Amino acid sequence: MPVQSPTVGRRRPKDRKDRIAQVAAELFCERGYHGVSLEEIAAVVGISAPAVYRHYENKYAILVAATRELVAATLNATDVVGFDAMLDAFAAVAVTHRKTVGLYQWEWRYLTEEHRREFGDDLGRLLHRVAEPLAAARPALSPADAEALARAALSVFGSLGTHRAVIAKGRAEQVLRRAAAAVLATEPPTPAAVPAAVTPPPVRVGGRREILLAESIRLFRRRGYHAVNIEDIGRAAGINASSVYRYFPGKGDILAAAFYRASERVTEATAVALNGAADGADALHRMAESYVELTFERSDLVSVYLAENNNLPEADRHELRKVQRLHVEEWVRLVVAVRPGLAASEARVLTHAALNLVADLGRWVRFDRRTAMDRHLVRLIEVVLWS
Amino acid sequence: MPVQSPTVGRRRPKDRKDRIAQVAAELFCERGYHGVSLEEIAAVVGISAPAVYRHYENKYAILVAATRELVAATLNATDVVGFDAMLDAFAAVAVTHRKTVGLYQWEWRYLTEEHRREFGDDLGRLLHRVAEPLAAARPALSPADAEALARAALSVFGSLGTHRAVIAKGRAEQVLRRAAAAVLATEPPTPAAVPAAVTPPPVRVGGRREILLAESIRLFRRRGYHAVNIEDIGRAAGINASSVYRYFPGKGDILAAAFYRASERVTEATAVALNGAADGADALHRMAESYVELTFERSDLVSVYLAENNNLPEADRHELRKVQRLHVEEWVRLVVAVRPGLAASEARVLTHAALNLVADLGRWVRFDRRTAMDRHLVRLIEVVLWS
DNA sequence: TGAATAAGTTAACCATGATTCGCGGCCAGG
DNA sequence: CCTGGCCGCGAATCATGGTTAACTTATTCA
Repeated sequence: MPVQSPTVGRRRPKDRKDRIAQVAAELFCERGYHGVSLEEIAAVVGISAPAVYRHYENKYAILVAATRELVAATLNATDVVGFDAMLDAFAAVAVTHRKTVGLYQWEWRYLTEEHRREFGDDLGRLLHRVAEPLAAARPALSPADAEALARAALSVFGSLGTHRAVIAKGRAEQVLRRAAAAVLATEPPTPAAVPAAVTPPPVRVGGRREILLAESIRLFRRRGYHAVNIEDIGRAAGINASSVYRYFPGKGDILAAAFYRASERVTEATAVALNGAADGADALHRMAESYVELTFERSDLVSVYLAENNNLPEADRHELRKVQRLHVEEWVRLVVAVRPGLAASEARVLTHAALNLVADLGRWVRFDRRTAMDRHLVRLIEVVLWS
Repeated sequence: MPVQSPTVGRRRPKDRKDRIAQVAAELFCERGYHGVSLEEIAAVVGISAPAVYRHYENKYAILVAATRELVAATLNATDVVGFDAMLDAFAAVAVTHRKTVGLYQWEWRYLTEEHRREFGDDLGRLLHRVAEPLAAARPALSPADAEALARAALSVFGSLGTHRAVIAKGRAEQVLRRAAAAVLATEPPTPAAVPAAVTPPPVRVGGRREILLAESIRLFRRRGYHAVNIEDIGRAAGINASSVYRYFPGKGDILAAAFYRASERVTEATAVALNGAADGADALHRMAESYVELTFERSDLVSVYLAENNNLPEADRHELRKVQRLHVEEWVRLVVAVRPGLAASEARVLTHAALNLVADLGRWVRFDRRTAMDRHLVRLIEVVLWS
């Protein structure tokens, strides 16, 4: 276990700085940048909060360092010869850094424009590491397509950080490896001839409460729950901050309302999809279709649903997590039914990979290419689940 | 008493914002910007510290507002017709705003470059209000000379904020009024033909401790005691912050050491001056000469001595204040001896005015005009004390 | 009169600054 | 030779302060 270092018993170890970043990275992934206090980080490390300032200029600097460290570790570990070896390395990194890989997923939102650019560049480098040999191996792929597939593959690897489903490390490595390979073997998205009549930005105006909820969801998605305050929400809805409390008992309840809304939509979509399914494979296909559609139709809502699981008020957390888990288990049930040889734990990892992939690529794709991506994502889901 | 407002008994009065600035101004003058916490200001006002943020963006904004308010009040009160009436108005402002007039003296150091410029402009406006009619009344004066005399007059008015000598308001007003008038009637500084061989910056290098003390004094003078931290001091002396404690038990003790040093110099100069004096008037003259010389020779030291009286550790404060008071009393003794009709309280106010004048103009004058100002200041001291 | 706003409060949290502690290097004296 | 104190430093702590955010209460206004 190279990650943990024996700080107990020794006074003032030399790796304090790295250790702080390590601890912070894990905590940030667990509860989000704003959900972790400096004092907590320090406590885990075994020092007082102000002592952290001997090593980092401020809290933000820790986030930057942690992000850099993860990126460097990934870049370093995957700097190997051979395409297969590289994919192995990616899988291995995902597994060993499972607790911190979430930084790739959400926490970059809190980076400065400057650091976001830096991070984006490094991410692009990782992407090219996959896309380039892929393009070489499949000359039919356009560079953009190769990159899109590479992005999907990285999303598969990154998915391990988004959940805590129990699985042996070796197994996880193999499963992710296979899924990523399958993704990379998929046909690229075929651009739709017609730009398709996408539903214009829904200007749904309900009551004040509904407006508040909608605006909150949009803000939560863009900046993250903790970075949005009641004043922002009020302003977005055109009222004073204190008036928000006329409609919601507290900030947490707004998030909870969003989650209930999201879980309703998801279960509804699931039910509709399963209703007229001919067999297991058909059910999976319809599930994929409806899930992708939901993701595009209500992208803000789904993003928040996936990102802000922590931050939920304790009271609602359990129930909502249960619903989320049930949704995943619905997929798992279908997958194991269709692939009898597959262990449930593996199916679970694959499901998370598939769902994560939809979220990541859905966020990435430009709106005018939506319908093309739509069909592509359905295919990718199936490819992952059957891998 | 228009300044105080009856906040007691009423809930949520309308003048909260002004009241905060008012309270803050007084506290800032009493103990310095950094010596006053927001919580303290809030407590005096009768609210909690965070509530202050409903009225001001941050602590600094209060300083700016307080400064602006004082300047505006002064500009407003002295916007009258007639030179004599205007001087009366200045005296009245000094008396009524005695507790906050110290903002003019020291606290502008903590202003941003931008606000310092704004403050400087307003100060210049006040200056012109005196200088212009003065130049009209005394055509022999060059514009620069008129401005210098006006500055001296304002310094006289401002001196009331630098001490707490007890005196009836009406008396103080008269005394200041007369002193300022006397200053304005003085001959301007005659520029010395020879730039005079000023002593080059004294590169006195003693032990580490001596270097530390010297650098601390220089820093304290430039930025103020609270704005200088141990690290700055250490860096200026070329050692690590923690090493400072090898030479001084604490930060306060450095300031105390500076004060002991200053009081030694002052009493020494006083003793030398009084030693060979022929009579009272001669003694006063020699006192003035030696004090002015000291101010120029050790300008940093004297500035700190005058500015950082608060901030002294409780232990040394009393003794050092006593020495300072004794020094003033030495002047007062001489003045009343020479002018039997003058009350001691008035002599005290005049002495403070004279000393403050030296500090202000000494700080203002460019180095190349030093010798001219030298003689001029001696004359001004005498003019004030004899007014 | 009731909804909306202004102005408060409490409880964090990040950050700073003064101060302490222990270690290591250097140098004089036994 | 080695040894003890002086020095210097890095790393820690404690106390405190400014600031923010969620939530509440008083006041205003249509």
